[in-house]
Amino acid sequence: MNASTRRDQYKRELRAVIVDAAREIFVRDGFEAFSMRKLASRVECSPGNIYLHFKNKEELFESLVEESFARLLRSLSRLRSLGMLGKGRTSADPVALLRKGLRAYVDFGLRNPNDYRFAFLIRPPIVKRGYKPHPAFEELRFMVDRCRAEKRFRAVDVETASQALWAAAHGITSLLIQRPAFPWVSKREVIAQVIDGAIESLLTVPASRAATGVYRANRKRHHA
Amino acid sequence: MNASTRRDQYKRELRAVIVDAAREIFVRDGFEAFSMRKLASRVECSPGNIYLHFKNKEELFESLVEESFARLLRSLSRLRSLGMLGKGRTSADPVALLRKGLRAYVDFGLRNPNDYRFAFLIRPPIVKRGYKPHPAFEELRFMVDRCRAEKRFRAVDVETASQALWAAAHGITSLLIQRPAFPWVSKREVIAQVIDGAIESLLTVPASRAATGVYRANRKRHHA
Amino acid sequence: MNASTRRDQYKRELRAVIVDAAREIFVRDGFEAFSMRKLASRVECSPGNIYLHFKNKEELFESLVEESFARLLRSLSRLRSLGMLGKGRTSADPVALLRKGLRAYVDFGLRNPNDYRFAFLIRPPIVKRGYKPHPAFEELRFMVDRCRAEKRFRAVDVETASQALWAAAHGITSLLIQRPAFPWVSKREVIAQVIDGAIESLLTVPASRAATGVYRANRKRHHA
Amino acid sequence: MNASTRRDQYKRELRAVIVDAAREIFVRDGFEAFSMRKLASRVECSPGNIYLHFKNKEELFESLVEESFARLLRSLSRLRSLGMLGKGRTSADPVALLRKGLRAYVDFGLRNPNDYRFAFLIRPPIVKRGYKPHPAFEELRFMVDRCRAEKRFRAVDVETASQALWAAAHGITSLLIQRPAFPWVSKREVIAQVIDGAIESLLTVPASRAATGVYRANRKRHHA
DNA sequence: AATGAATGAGAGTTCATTCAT
DNA sequence: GATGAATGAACTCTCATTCAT
Repeated sequence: MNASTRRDQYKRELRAVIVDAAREIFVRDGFEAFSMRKLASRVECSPGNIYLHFKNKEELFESLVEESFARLLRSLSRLRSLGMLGKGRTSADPVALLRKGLRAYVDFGLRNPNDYRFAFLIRPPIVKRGYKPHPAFEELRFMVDRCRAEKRFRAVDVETASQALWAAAHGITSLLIQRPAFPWVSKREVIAQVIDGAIESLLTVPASRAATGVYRANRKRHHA
Repeated sequence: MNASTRRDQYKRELRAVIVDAAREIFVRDGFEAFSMRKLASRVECSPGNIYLHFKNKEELFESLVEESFARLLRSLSRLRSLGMLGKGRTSADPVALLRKGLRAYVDFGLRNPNDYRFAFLIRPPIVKRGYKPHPAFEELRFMVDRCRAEKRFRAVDVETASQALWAAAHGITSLLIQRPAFPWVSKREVIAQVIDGAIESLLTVPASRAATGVYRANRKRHHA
Repeated sequence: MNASTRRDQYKRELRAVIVDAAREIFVRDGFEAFSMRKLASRVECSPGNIYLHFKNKEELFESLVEESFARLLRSLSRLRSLGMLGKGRTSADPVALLRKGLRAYVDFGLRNPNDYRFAFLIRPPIVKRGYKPHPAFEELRFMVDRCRAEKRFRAVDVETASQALWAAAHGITSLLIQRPAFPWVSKREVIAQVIDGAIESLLTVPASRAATGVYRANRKRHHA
Repeated sequence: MNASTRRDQYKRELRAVIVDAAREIFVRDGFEAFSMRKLASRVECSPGNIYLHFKNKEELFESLVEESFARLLRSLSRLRSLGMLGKGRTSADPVALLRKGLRAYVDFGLRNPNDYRFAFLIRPPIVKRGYKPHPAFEELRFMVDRCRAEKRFRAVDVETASQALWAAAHGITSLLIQRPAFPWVSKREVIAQVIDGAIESLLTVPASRAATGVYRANRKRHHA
């Protein structure tokens, strides 16, 4: 029993090592250069060994995608709990929280571009029946719903608003990741404009007329 | 003369066949899994034959990208000329024109998803020095600038605004293309929300308080 | 342990088979016309299998070159140790030893034409910085130096003399190997003439006037 | 008739252009990189056109070999006529003439390394029955014979001596061409040593005791 | 459980050569 | 006579995967 447990533990560890190495290879060599052989030699195990943990390359890849999604979710969940526990006034403000959430989303992408690539950019997901939004999206919808519930948002369809917000956030995130050579004015500026713009049109009282958040404040400083 | 012309004609035709097949395979399999051999056997010619038309895989791909960009540009240019000639009041309104432009952008992507894929999704562009925004982007900036010049936009940095608008439009376009299985509320609704939202925050007089354009009207009709 | 040993043994054997076949093909077809596929099909294994033993064609070739050089060196080293241990009067005579050395060089080439081809004929070596003479050449220089030290050679530059002697020996060796159809008078005669001639001009007391060594004696016997 | 002659002339010219280009490609890109296609595009004609002048690559190559041999012969023949016409005392001396001949041989190789490569190094000649020495070799034998006839050489077998002299000359020529990175003391020195050494042992009166030629004089200057 | 040899397929690319035009 | 499109075979090399050990 004990022995078997220990073995299981080892196996789990090895799996983690493999996954990490796979990710690294993707990062270093680019997705095209990834190969099971390179992976094996990086982990210093036999090619066959990989196949004891993953049925094939496909499955390994999907596992990386899932992990990346999980990390995104974890990153956003921290925000939510923050908001729910009401630590500090700002966080308690549902709009501010939403803004923070979207900002966290973009930041996650910029700080973990490879996770974001795995999750959204590398390969279109295999279309399957009964496709449900990812929990991370539900996170977002939840925030939007609170804004609406607290009358901070106009009478807007929560689902539509959530999807639009996600689209905007995804747009700037993916472009910043995939087109780093584009002459971006200022990443911060553009991100702020995208997020604030998307939120503003949903507000009962337009935020652009009042001072709202860090971003807008910054922007004012720069361009007023 | 005649013979050579016929031969040239044939060559051009073959090239077109190759290009079409290549497009399909690239979209279906992605850049890596695309192979010159697959292409050849699809076109029912020898692998070497392809190389009489394109130096190599890279060049073939880039040629497709350029072609797709050119189509996007052509599609948007039609809009611009419309606006400049001032045909009708609606088009003369720079904000309405901008809205139309962004809508045209998204529509182009949805109607020509493969072109959009080549232009933006299949492979991140090779980073090169002296990277300049594509003329299609300048089209957008031009429209934004007109809004600002005619005091329809707040004193906002034109470049920042343009980049943010592009990001929003790209976000919804790419998601709709790449995640068709996502339970979108309504493509039209979401597109409208994304575009109008992005524009609204830039306006001198917030559009959300007034009836503005076709989009919003539509939205009202659906969800009011 | 046993199993692994057996596997290793098998691998070594396969490598040897590959090496042998490669040698034959390189000699027969030349470097360019040699192909990994030909080699694989000759050895009756998959092309990929070759790559488990050698990184690529270049490395395989270089490995053969080195092996051939090593054999040449081993062959000549035997001579040297003979001379140094002073077994018998003849060997102690530095000029006789040198003659023997050059003869051994030529003989090696004629007896192992493939080795000689790999070492010198199939492909000019890749030019690299810090190129140093091969130990086999230093063997030769050492012998020449002894002749000079024991005043058997005129006050001649040892390096120049060594290089000239090598050139002469290489000349006859390579011609005999590569032009077997040439109407050679007598291989032995020509070899003797080349070597003795090259040595003689370096001697303090010209050998051609006195009876000198085995070679000349041999020659006399044949043609007097 | 006239027209046909003109056409023939043109054809001959084109052939020459092809041959020259082929040689150049070999020089520039190395033998391995030579290809009929590159040749055609260099000459700015169609691939098929080459085949109107040469049956195939093989034949083209052989033609280059022959041309190189012809050039070598022409180069040496100049020497011979010089000697026979007895222009000046030095040339009339058969030994001096032979020395000059061998030197000319080596010089030709060093000045036209590609010709020498084609003639002797690139590919061993196809062995055929009734192989006869090349006229260039007969040139050499003729010179040696004169030395013997005029009692300047000991009673030596002319054929053997000629072959040995050729071997020595070829040895230094080929090594200097193919191993340019070898730390040669001084090309001139080594060449002189090889040639003079090979000749000296054949002389009735040993040359090493007397001042003989330019080479030896040079050598003395350097190393006395 | 783990190895690593082995395979068969396939990649991109280039080639000598042919042949309808 | 000359073109250039076309082919089919060849190249080096890498891959995902399997399987006897």
